[in-house]
Amino acid sequence: MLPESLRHSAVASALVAIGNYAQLAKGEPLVGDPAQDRFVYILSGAAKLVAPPCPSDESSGTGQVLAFHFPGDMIPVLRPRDCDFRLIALTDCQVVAFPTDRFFDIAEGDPAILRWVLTSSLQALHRSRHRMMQLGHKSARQRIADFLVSMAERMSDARSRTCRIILPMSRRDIGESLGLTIETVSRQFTELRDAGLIETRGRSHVRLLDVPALAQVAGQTCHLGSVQHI
Amino acid sequence: MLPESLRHSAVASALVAIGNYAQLAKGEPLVGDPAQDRFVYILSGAAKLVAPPCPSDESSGTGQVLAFHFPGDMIPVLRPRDCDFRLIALTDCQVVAFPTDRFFDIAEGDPAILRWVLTSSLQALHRSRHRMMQLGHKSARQRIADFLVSMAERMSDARSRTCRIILPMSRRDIGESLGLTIETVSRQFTELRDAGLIETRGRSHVRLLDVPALAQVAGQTCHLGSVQHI
DNA sequence: CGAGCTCTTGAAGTGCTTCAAGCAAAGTGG
DNA sequence: CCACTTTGCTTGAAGCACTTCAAGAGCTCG
Repeated sequence: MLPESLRHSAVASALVAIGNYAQLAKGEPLVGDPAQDRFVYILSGAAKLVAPPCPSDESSGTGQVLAFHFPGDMIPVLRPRDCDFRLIALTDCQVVAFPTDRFFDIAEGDPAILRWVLTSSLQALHRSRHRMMQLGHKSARQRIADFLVSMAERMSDARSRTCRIILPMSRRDIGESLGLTIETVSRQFTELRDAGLIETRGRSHVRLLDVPALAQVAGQTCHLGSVQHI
Repeated sequence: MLPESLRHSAVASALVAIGNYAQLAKGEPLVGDPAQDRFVYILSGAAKLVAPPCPSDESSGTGQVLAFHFPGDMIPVLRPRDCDFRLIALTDCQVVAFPTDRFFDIAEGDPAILRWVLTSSLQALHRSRHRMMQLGHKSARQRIADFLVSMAERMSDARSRTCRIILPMSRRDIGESLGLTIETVSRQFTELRDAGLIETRGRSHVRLLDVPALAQVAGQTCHLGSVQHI
């Protein structure tokens, strides 16, 4: 039985009805189904999607982080054929997983769901492209600034000048998602702090003191806006 | 009326029926519809999806290249308001464009199409993530090798040890898609040629002499030069 | 053939990585 | 409750890959 708190939307409950509910402890990976592509819907918590560390490498990291995910995200996870992308919990989290095939069978009768899934897949693609742009053309400073701004957009609904976020991921995760080393990430955090753009408390509390300025540092090209309807 | 050659699949003809057929000359951008998100289906030719160049910088380039596209590809293109990604023809090409809304209206009665579109969107996402992995963690050599292998996979159906491809894009396009300068791209090409892995004729003819070896170069991470002392 | 590209090659510069040490916070056991 | 260990973060110094700047060679097309 699902906790009552999970029933936060019609979509969520519909998905829960056709998928397999699972709970993940912090650090625990979602076991992959080699036979089928799946969707994973996040009900609560936070997770990272990682590519496997290259066989020769593995310098104490989990591998490249492709994306961070939060409640309400629908994540397409392809079966491990070419590339074994795994979903790993950053905090305790609750998810619903279901094979794409089964999803189609059930969703065919429900256009709204189908449409929603396609929309969120396109959003994931959009975010992926945005991230790609960063990795291709941006400096460490810009990547960190963009990371902070986009985290603020996703975790705090406030659109004010300043905001406070609690990062569920480690410096290593951040670095691996941005293509930087943890040392560089750390240096950029301190430089942004020295510049008066952020404050940090402990390792995970970050306060953005001037979101527009951070966005400008990030490069402000092709800004990822709020959720748009397709 | 459409050329006969376009009717190469059931999907293609179904899409053509609900979309707007257009022809693009080499170098020509697909004009964006500011009002609606669209899908673009490529019937023939080749195209690149580019992000706008950063206002501040950009030295004579078109901007970051997010993906290359070939016949059979379905490309989600969001409306310019949110993000101005543009599709630019690399060669003369034939495309079908249609608004997502209209697509949904028609596709709801045709589960096969809907499913196909979702599948190809997921494929695009997968490729995007793969590219992201490259940009994040790979050296110039690895990126070029991977680029060549993946081009070979998409352009030549042969799965043999050697194959010949004709690149429709410039060195600049390649560089901008991989996050490298044209000089670096050029240098990597010559180094791969010196290593006996490829042959080049003119600017666009490339012959891969050992695809598995190239794939290995592309895959083995770890900055090659790093030698530990003692 | 020569104009105007694109591509190639070279040399100097820079930003990120690597290596290495020190510090802080969280967990353990006496 | 306090040493001790562990884990993750910070800071510093040196190295190297890629970039930038600057020519020169090679296509391509009028």
